[in-house]
Amino acid sequence: MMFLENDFRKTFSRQESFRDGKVMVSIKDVARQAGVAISTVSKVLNNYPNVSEATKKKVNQAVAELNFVPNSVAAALSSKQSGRVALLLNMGHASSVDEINMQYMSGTIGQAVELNLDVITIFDSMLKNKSLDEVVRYLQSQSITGLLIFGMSKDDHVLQRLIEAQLFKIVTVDVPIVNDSSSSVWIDQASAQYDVAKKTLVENKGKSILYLAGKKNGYVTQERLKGIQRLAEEEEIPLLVRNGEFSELQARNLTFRYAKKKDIVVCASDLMAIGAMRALMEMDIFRPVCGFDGITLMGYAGKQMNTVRQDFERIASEAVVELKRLLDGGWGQQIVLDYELVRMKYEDILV
Amino acid sequence: MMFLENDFRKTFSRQESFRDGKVMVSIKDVARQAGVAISTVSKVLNNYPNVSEATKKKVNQAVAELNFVPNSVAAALSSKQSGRVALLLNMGHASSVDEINMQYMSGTIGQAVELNLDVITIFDSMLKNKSLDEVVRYLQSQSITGLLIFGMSKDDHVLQRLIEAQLFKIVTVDVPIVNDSSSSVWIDQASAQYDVAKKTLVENKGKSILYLAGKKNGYVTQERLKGIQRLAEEEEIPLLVRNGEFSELQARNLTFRYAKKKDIVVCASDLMAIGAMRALMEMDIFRPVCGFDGITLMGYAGKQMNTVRQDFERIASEAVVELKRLLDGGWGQQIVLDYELVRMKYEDILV
DNA sequence: CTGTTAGCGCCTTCAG
DNA sequence: CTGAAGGCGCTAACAG
Repeated sequence: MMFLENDFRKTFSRQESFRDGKVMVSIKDVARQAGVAISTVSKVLNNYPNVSEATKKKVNQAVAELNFVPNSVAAALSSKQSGRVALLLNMGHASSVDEINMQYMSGTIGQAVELNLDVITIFDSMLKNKSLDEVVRYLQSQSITGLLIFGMSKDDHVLQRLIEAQLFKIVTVDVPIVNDSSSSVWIDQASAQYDVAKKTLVENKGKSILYLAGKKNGYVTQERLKGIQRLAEEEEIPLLVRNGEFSELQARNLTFRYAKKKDIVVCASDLMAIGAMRALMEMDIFRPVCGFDGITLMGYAGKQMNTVRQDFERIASEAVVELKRLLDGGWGQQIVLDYELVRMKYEDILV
Repeated sequence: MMFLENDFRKTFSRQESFRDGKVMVSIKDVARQAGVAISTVSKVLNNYPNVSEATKKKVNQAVAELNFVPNSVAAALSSKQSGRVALLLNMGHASSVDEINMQYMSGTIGQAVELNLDVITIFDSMLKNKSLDEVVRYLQSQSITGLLIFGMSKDDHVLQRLIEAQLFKIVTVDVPIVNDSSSSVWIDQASAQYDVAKKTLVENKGKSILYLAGKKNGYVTQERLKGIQRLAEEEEIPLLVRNGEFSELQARNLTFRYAKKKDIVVCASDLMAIGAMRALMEMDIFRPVCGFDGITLMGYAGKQMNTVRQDFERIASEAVVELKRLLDGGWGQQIVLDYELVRMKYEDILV
């Protein structure tokens, strides 16, 4: 193998790097160039009210000429409220979770760049067996003032208390907790579950339902359950509920066990739907199955299925916008986004 | 729906938050508590040589008593070398890419926590149509001194020059560029491709190969190609190479077009292998297919396939360790990790 | 409306 | 081996 060699220092030489030769332009340079005080520059940079258009222009011009980019680390240190935000991800082992988390991340970071927020990504594993105090100190040591929490469960007592403590501005996704400094964004889980199940039921003229629910202590699990229960009541048909824990394997096993006597299988997640569908195929019986989430993997299930598509990227993006609002002094609120019923097949996911 | 209400301020009340009541303990507090100077505390914190065991003990005890956690933002600001590191991810649209990227992230962040590095995640999209200067300034504005680059392509000229400029310590993965301040980690792509293809060939007594290559300008593409070429030469069998661009759809189409006349189909990625396999199933002919990467999706392909499993998490983790070494003054080097041949089927991926 | 003056929390010479 | 002093780049009262 041949590898590139090491002598390419054309554009920047080691010598003129910012470490030794001081290439980095600071607010001070801008001030000098514009002929104003440092604080004045800071004011126009941060859109403070009392600055004349004239000096604003001077400063902006200097900024442009010097290609000045403010050092967010310094800002964070001095202001105690400069937008440093932590993105807290709930990792799982399933690759389907990766897809969702990745969309959350991408939505978050994209919007964060727009709003000039710095994002630190944190995995739930890093917080495991840490006390509330430790978590708080960790966050503080990073000068973090805002938090985005995706997919926390009811067992996360530390996070629970973190939200209640209101030490940070927090936006949760899929967790309906709201207080003065915490907002929450999610979709209407109950009616989404109702809708997709009803569609599947009607299309297939089903008369009974096997429902594979999600994690026992998930916030969404409960809501989705309400949705399916309402459907069963309204249609006056029997409903068998079993706990699938969002696991493909458990859904598979439950399907082997209970699907035969039911007309349709409604799953609280796509992954479970896939597990159920494959089990049905192995049993060589047909039952309509529907899922929840709208992940790509659905295209590989072998059969078309109805599901609820959530725009995770948009959800994340909205969450960031909301967090920014909180950081700017707004109060917590509940935000409900919409969803979409889709039917996924292999052809749809090929790019 | 019922939502939690907002009056849970037991542990921390708004009043004693670090913003108003100053809960945050600083190095100054530690110094006072230990009865030494601030600078001394700093020295023991950063493992400086000349500190007596006695004062070291005093300081560490004070740290423990006060639950002091150093503020990394302040450290970054003042030291210009405190480990703030950017993780640069190459996003794609395929969910299979998500799985890999997620593992990279998790490996990176996990190891970064161990080594006390702060990680900022950056998507390639954020750097699109930014000049080298702009990228450099952006990085500097974040006080970033080290960079982890995953899956860059030969077309990324800006990144290329960024590495050559040696302004930052950089570790690339799957990109064999090394210089004084840049290392690279990867697996031996050529022999991995050779191995998995040979295994598949031998198992099936094949006499000709259709090879679906990766992205034209990927660094790995070339290497893997070498591997398959060596195999064809050694075995003295015909080899047809086509460019699949790592795309499932293209692999599918190429398979429809060329597979019939070849004995086995070797793909430069799992995603292409899946596309090829499904195409074969639709054509209703059988050809052994092998892939590359070892992603979960392989379990959903419908048929078992050989593939090369890379431990992405470990790769990322090693990359971080190497970056830390560079940041500590080490010189760039090439690191080669091992891989594993596996055969993936649905049962394997069920958890 | 603009400039002066203190820090933010930590690191890093440089004396002692 | 330890401490004093001067920043890092920026923000935030406070005067002027």
